[in-house]
Amino acid sequence: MNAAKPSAATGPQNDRYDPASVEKHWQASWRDQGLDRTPPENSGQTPFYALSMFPYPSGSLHMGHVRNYVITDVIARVQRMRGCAVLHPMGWDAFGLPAENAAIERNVDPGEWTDHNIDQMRDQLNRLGLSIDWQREQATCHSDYYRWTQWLFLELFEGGLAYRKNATVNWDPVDQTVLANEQVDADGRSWRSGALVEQRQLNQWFLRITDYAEPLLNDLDKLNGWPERVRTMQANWIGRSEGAEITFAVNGSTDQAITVFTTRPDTLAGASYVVLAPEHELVDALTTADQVDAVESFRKEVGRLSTIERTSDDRPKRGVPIGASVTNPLNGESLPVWIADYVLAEYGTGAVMGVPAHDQRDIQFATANDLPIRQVIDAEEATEAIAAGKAWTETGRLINSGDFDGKNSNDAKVAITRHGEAEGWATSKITYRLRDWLISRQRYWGCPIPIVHCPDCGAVSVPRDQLPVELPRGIDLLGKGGSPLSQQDDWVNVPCPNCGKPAKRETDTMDTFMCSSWYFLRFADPTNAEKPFSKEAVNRWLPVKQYVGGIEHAILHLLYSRFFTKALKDRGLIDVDEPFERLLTQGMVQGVTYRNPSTGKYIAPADVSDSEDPRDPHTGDQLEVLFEKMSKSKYNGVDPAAVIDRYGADTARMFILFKAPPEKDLEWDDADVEGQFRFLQRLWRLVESAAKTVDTMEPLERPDHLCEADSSVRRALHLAIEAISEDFSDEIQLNTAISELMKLSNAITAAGVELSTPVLQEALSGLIRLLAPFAPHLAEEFWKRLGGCGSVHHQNWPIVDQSALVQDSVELVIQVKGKVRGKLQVPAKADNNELKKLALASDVAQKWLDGAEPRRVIVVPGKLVNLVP
RNA sequence: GGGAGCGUGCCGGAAUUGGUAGACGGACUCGACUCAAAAUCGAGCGCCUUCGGGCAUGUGGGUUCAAGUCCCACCGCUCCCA
Repeated sequence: MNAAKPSAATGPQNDRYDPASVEKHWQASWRDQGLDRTPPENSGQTPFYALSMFPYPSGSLHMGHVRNYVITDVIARVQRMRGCAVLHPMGWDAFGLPAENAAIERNVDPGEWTDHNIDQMRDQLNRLGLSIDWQREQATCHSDYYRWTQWLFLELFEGGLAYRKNATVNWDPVDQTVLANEQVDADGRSWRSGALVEQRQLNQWFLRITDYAEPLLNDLDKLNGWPERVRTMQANWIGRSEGAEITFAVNGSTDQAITVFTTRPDTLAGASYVVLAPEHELVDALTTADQVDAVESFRKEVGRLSTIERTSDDRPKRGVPIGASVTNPLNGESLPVWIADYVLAEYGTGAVMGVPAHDQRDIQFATANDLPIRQVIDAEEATEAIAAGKAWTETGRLINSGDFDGKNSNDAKVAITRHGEAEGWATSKITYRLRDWLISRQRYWGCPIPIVHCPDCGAVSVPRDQLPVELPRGIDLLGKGGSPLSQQDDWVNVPCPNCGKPAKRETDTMDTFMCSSWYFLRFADPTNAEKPFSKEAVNRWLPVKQYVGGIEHAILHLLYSRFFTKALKDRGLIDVDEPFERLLTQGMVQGVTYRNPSTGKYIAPADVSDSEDPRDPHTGDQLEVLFEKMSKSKYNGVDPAAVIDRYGADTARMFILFKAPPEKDLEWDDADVEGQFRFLQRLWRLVESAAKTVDTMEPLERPDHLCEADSSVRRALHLAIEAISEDFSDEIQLNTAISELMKLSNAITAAGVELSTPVLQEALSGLIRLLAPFAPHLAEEFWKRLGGCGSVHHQNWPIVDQSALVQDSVELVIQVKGKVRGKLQVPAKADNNELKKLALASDVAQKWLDGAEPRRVIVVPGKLVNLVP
């Protein structure tokens, strides 16, 4: 290794730990050495791709970011020391509304605003000592990135996976744009603005993610390195359901029919009506003259409701008959046709059969509208339940179903579907809850959709060599009245790439989740000027070995990225079919909040005079003390920069890793930060005093015979190596890894002056290398002070010496009837028989057995003996 | 309503295939050093106790020589889907 040999940050005479000077010194030195570059392809090392979910460049780093990037950084650093070629990049999810809103409110250029924020956040990130290869940095709002987002859009478009259609879509009235289904939460609110989403009919671009419903669902089984929780959430979201489509002929018509989807074809004989979504295309054709007014006014009413309101369980189900009737193909009965709010055009076929006895919504609807309820599935308690207004939705034995009576539900599902298939009125069918992904946004600060609309040729791709379609800069943004791009005449009006006639550019921009659905591929080949990435580069690095980010993307980003990966594989662009091998979803960082339970108001900690007995300074009420996600409105944010200023990045890193396991929520506590700082100071003093005798990090020859202090410290060292290595192999447990570092440091300190120099040297060399991924600056400083050559971050991860773990004697636990009654030092090599003898001869055994022979003796080798009288 | 997860000292959290419950840290108490404080160092720190021990991992059962860990029922909390 030919690295420069910088000297330690401070002289040996300086005995105070000053994180600021240590960290500044080493960050500059590492930058000069290019320490964090990704190794070249011919390095011969195993590739390891460590990735954090890239941030939106808001301009200020918060604790959640710190936690995310520190976790990934520690993993990256350990893998480097283990000899892997590590790719650890960073970028910016840089399109989005905050920039546009800043532009509207303060009349700044969104691009400049964003670039300024990126610079600011990059500086803040660098203060954390993250080993990021900045040469691969990407920002999705820069045209050398988004030209490839456009390129990939065209791939999808030309592959039939992007299309435009008129549909009922979610409209966010605050952000003035449409949203995808995934971006509306369970309460019908926008994921971003929190506004109640409205329904609008608009012509919009969609991606055919539903084509991939099956592989997206099935391949979840392959993702063993993902939390079960995330896999379940995705499976629920995809929502596969197996059933049948059943066609009901319209009475009095020879060619009209209504097709419904049902998961319960076994209940077909129990249908007492058929419901269409109010928006269903057959409604106009089938409504009889006397019902037209009622149908129209009902439709208007429903139009004002959100999907959530329409389908919510605790609302009365409403509807009107449209006058038509259909025939139940199973038993020939005539059934009325209704429209109802609880049936949605977008789901299934937009029509359902109403089987009140066996569907909870149907029974509510039937009761409200006086429709017949007929039980066709029998089971114990079914009849009573139905009589009480509760549908029987479990399986059972069929009744009132003609030839199918007596069959159980599962057999009847198959039998009735087969029968219907033979007669031409049923098809077995699988449907999904997943909808196509709506990617149009009526906003300016996003990636332009590279399409030109020509009156003759329709939607035409912008030719690849004309990419990027650049966002026009320096335009006036008003934030109201449609897409800003549509008002830029000189930008909008272009000749058709196909026929040359006057045409217009698409003025919607893409959902920012498009930009983030492939950034992990670009990092593998960040400067490719010919295409988004080469297959070879992607094959080398992907899938991402360890992905780290927040649980809030369990569906959104993680599902979209999986879809992109699969679609690009099918287009022959890459060979991987899953982007992220292992996923760690880190918990929130919470701060302490003081809330007045009677007013519900939050009180700033600065206004609470006594934290032991917190009181509202205005009312004197006793305050609730809670830990909640850090936010301005709750006055509980902690600024990472302030923590680094005061304690240094190493303390911040160690604290955040030690305080809670990575996937759990973390309660920020200043006293604990202080405690972590004290630990690093103790290490400083330990190294300081060791530096008097240790002047090299090259191994020294150990004496043949080690004193007791020596062997106990060697044992502590190798136990720590074993435990910390273990913490990185299966489940990642960084909090316990740090507690092992503390134990090791305690053991070395306790042994003190009795330690021989070779063992002290070995222990410190090991300790510093184990510390390096967690507190990289301090470890480097220690390494240098104790005479280490090169960077500690280029050293090998320590290896366990099994012989150091061997002990002459071990403590044997003696149990009587499963209860611990005493302990005994025994030779480590004693076999089971000897252990039994030693235990029986012990004072403890004498006392508790009272001289009697135990009925049974259980020996756990090297651990315990249980005597059962 | 369905599914997933969780429940351990004052607090954050540890505990291999079932094998010493409470590692490590914080808070707290006492002591040393100091005129004093901070820092540092040392000791203590689940509950009860007649000092033998007894009871303790949400509650109640069960399996086992042995249960925080496995099984059953229940209670509470969190998340996702309806």
